[in-house]
Amino acid sequence: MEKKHYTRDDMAGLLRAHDINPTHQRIEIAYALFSRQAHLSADQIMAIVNDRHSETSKATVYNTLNLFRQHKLVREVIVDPSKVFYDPNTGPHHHFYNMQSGELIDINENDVQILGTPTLPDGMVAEGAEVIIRIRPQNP
Amino acid sequence: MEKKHYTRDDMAGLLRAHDINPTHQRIEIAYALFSRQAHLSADQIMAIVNDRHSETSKATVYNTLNLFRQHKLVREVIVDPSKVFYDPNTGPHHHFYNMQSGELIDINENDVQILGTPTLPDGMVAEGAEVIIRIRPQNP
DNA sequence: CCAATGTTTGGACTTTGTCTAATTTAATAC
DNA sequence: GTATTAAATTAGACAAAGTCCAAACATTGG
Repeated sequence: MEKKHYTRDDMAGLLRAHDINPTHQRIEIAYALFSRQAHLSADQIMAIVNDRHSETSKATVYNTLNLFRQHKLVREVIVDPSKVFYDPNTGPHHHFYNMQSGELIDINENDVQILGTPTLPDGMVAEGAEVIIRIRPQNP
Repeated sequence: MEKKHYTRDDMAGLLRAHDINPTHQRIEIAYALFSRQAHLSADQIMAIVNDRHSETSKATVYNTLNLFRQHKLVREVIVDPSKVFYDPNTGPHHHFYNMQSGELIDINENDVQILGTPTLPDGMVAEGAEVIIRIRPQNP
């Protein structure tokens, strides 16, 4: 995964490419996620975006992240019972979850694969398959 | 998975086997989960247990489920951002998650396997690896 | 019976996320 | 440009899941 240096203009283009009207708030939120290439919670994103001046409200952060997800610009990662993480990498890959620190770490696509395609219940389609490996420090 | 007909006495034994003092509330909560062999949320468990007479408080339900988890009597399944499911089956198996209904369905251990053992970050141990396949009705 | 330890409880509290109605901003037509 | 309409943002009230705490209750051993 090459480290691209994103600008806010890049974000505008990216949003347009996903049929999203690039408003100021949306650009800032996208920039927070993509410039870091990190797994962030809504909380963290809001803190980052409003760090210097107040740029967005809580409602907009949630609205926007849901919009991004619908347009497949980001992916939700659900590993922590108390908060959702947003992942700017929508390509196929899996995650380690550090249960102690709450940190999410990518697993390279080639390092882990799902073997076997189980028959889905009737009339159902698979929306995505993911592997989560929960890890923790050896000597607690 | 054979369908055993559990009694409350069985639960007491099961709890003792896991070094848990079998109190009335704990037996009822274990019975709710094991007699149904289902994936239930804390909410649902509380509703079941208190169906006829009030048997336990909310605090006890949460305390008890956490206790069960610590003693590896049940497993947490985290797929829904808004609630945790408790699974009485602690053996190796994976899940379908019906995004529309919120229903969890077991995938037989043999139908899906994780291929490859990625190197863990330094000083870390894997606590568990699970596959989640999100599914939804074909024609929405 | 008493003390000590373990368990349960109500209720206040926290956190994440949603909802709504009002306001602001942007876009379009004229 | 100005009016009209549509889209986006906002504050703040609200909801739901889960935690916390100090008080009450139960159980056990001596």
